[in-house]
Amino acid sequence: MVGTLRREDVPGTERLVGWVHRRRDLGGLLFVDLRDRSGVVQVSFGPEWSDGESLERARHLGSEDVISVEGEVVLRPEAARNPELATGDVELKARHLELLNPAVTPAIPVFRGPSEELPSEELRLRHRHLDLRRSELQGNLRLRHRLILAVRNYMDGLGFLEIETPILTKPTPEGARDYLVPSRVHPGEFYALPQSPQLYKQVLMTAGYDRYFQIARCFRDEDLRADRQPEFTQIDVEASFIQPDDLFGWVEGLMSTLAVVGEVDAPTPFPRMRYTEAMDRYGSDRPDLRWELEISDWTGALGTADSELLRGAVATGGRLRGLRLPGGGTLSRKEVEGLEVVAKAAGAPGLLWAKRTAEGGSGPLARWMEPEHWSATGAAEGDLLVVAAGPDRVTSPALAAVRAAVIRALKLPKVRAHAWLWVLEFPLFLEEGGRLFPGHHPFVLPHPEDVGRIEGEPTSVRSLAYDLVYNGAEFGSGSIRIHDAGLQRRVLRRLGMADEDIDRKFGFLLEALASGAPPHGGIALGMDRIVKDFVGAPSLRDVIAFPKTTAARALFEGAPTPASPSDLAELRLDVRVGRSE
RNA sequence: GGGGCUGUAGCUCAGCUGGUUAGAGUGCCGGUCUGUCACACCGGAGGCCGCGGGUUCGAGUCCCGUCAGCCCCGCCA
Repeated sequence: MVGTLRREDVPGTERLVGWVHRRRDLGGLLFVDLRDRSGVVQVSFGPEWSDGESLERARHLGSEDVISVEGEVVLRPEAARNPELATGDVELKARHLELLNPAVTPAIPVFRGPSEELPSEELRLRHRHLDLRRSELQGNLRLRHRLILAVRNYMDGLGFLEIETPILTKPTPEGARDYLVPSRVHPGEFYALPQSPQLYKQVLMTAGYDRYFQIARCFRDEDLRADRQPEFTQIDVEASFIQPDDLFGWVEGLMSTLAVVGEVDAPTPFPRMRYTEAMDRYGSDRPDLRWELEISDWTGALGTADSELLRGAVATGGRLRGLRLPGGGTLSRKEVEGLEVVAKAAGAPGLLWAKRTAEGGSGPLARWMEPEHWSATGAAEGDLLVVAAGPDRVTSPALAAVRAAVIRALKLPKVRAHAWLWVLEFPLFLEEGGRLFPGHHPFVLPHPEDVGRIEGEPTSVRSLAYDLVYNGAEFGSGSIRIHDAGLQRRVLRRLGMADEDIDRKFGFLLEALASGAPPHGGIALGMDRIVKDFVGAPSLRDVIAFPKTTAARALFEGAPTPASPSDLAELRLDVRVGRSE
């Protein structure tokens, strides 16, 4: 291939095919950079070694023309070598050129010079065939391929079977919105695309396939983010007769295998932290431990301050928590107020702050700060304190957002480049508006010590659910599952479902559990995010060949589109648009 | 559903407190050039200023709406 030519190939005759990357016409001499997915090599044309017709054709080559050139591989003159190019010592002296397929002038350039901006995201997606020709994206997709291959080899080595599960499946009763697919055979009835193979893999466990995995496509009809696509790929894993430690060992082994491929560090075992501790120290269930900065609890330290706001927050059951930022005094008032904006955007009513200065202190909080308050927080001269007052459910997200912002603003040094973490014991239930929701999903096994509190104190029940976190991103989420039909029913009832609903929606699962389901558990790892973070891409769109926009459109092929009247008639569907109900 | 940013030549962008003929780089077309590699140099073509409405003597610029892309909140069991 063109990118693999080296001085060892001199002398030799080659016929190379590829795309015209760039052309430099010096008059008598003419150079073409020929590109394929292996790289670029320089092809030279000149009257002494190129036939006349080929030379004339070469003069009119345009970017992205597909050509075939045949000639001698030669060492370039000493002064004309290009150390920036892997093939820079050699070139192909073209005897003959064939134009295999001329290309129209590309709508977006494939070649990009140093310091040239990428075309807009919209155009890159619209002309995806051109964008995908760039070496960055080709490199990303090549790494993705190698990671998937490594997953399959590793899981196979542990005795896991890859088993495919349906894409046309049953709507999920809770959770994300489903993509629905109408049934022609059963008018008015719909399949759903799977949000994950969750129930199928549990059924596979009951069927005795005690080690299952799948590179599984999943679909969720929810609004998108840079790290969320409506269809995405999970490494789905489930195994029987296991404890969390078994799974952690396998996943740590898998991740260090992938890390070698992706050239990142993944020293095992990964540290572990309980959910409550993560929320307490970092305000997040997926803390980014590349930085050490932690949240402090100053309820005792500042609760005595003569401030109505502070005392009020404590009196109503809240806490005073904040961050001590050594050297944060260098931030301007405007920058600190920017942190307050961040806190408000994350849902906090406000953010108090004080700088400790030689004269005492400055900032809205400073007037309440007596010497004992300063010392109780450990603030030294030049430090900045930011404090959020209120219930943890409000202050945690705010302080997590402020922590991230302040790390950026102060350019705090990383203490490690790759931070892996298991977060354990997620709550089984979350409460919102007086209603209970599953913390993870309704099939998670309650912590054995907490089962007795399911009815009485549901929000205090821990679960055997765990997340794998890398650099503050959720890489995977899993749990030990309920294998007892009675306990499963108990949990579903506690979530507010009536028995007939349970039987209708989950009857097949309960029946399977009751028919000899082994204890089992598993995890689902986000393949796209793994690739994204390993290559350092800013968006999932850079590691998916044909991604959707934030509005879930496919710009290249133009999906979705209205269905034709005949299709709708066959499906017996009526469409009403432009009417909001 | 909400908030923010962006939309000007094929592409990347500039365009001031509203002012008369909308610019640059690159790409494209033509020309010169035998060692270039973001080749260089000379010349040329290329514009629904996203779309619709409004304010104004006058709108790329201000206002309202709308569409598209991106980022965030909600949402994502």
